[in-house]
Amino acid sequence: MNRNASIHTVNRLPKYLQCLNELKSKGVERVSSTEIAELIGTTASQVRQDFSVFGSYGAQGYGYNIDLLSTELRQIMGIDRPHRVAIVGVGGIGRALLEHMEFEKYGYSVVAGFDVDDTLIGKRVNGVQIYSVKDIAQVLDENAVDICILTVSQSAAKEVAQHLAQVGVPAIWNFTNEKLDLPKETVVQNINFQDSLFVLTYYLEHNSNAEETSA
Amino acid sequence: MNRNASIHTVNRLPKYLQCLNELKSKGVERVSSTEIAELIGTTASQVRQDFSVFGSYGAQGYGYNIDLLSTELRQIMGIDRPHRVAIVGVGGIGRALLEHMEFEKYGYSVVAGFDVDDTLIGKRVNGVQIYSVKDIAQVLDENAVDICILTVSQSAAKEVAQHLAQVGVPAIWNFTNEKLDLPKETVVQNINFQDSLFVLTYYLEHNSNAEETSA
DNA sequence: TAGATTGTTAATCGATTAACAATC
DNA sequence: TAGATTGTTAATCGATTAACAATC
Repeated sequence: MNRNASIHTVNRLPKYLQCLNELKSKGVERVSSTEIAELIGTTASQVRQDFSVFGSYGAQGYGYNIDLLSTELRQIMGIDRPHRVAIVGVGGIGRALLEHMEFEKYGYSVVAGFDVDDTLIGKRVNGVQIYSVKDIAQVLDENAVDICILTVSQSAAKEVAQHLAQVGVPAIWNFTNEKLDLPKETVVQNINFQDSLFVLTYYLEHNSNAEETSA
Repeated sequence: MNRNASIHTVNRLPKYLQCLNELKSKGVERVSSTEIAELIGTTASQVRQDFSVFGSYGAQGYGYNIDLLSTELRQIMGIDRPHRVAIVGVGGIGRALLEHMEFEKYGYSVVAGFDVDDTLIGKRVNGVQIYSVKDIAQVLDENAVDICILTVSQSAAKEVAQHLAQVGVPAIWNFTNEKLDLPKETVVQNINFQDSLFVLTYYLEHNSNAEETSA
């Protein structure tokens, strides 16, 4: 099991977890693949197929124990372990993410921020110490992180990302609309607002929906 | 042609356009499917297959004229026409989007903002007049929009979205991590930060990349 | 036990890739 | 003309759906 979950399966994992969380908060204890499928808008067959990539978490005639399954899913996604994060670019979007995302809730500690703005460097934003981007190598050397959130300007994106990869940052969460050319060992997840808006516009103009690709 | 482009094809359209824009800014005039493929990381076959859903824009032995093709793509996506946008929720993320996205550049006019915060209502944020969410129906009735950007709190998301659909908003760009249950005629594009972070974490922990699903 | 529901194998469907005739 | 490259048809590959034996 596990060897190679398709990207489609991986993209659905967070949906499964979220749906289990909701059920749990309603006090539900068990759930069937059919119920999960209805809640996230897929088929029972696909739900079972997805889970089966990683193992067997259900029981015939019963379904899935919600606590058990959500523990397993968290483990599969790796969000049961703590992660250290730095935010590179503390402008509007960077700051909004710091405010808005409940990083601590899911075990992500934001341990440093970087910016080019002298009026920010040395200060704290949302409790996060801000350093100069010039000091990235040094700060991250003393204080390794798993993930860098890339929220710099589009013009700086490629160069900064390259630098991050070079100093050994394993994963980059890219909010710039830029395609980053990084060594293949660097894990990248892109959130591209512009592409998303254009796709929305396409479906608006062709007025037929398609309910996106997550993100 | 056109009838039914797959969601995969539609998701690639913005990539094609962006790549053409870059070539154009370098003064390049023509391009082959092979070159496009290399630039966006796919195959020449797929590029031609994608275009062929909508028509024939190239010439044998020559390739594609960049100006012509990008005009066609803009038309296909509908971004050659002006669009009217409202932003619902002017907190951190909403405000960051207003600052950061070059809406006007692509023909999107942000004509109104809505919030629950009394200290914002009646003011302007980034040049956009802010109204009370209570006045959504009235304001949008006098001033129809094509797209609402949903950047309200997660707890308000479902209800506000329902209301927007009810007053006839054709498309919602959803930045809340909530799954919106909307009538199927409402076009939705989701940007789900949490899902994206979890998928990133998955690939980080399984250290093998997959270079996302756009978004 | 009877009913429900899993995990998995097989069938179908759709998307990507390969190949090539047409032709600029 | 010879070389390049399209648009499209056919072949392959992969993902989703259906079916069902196993069993709680």
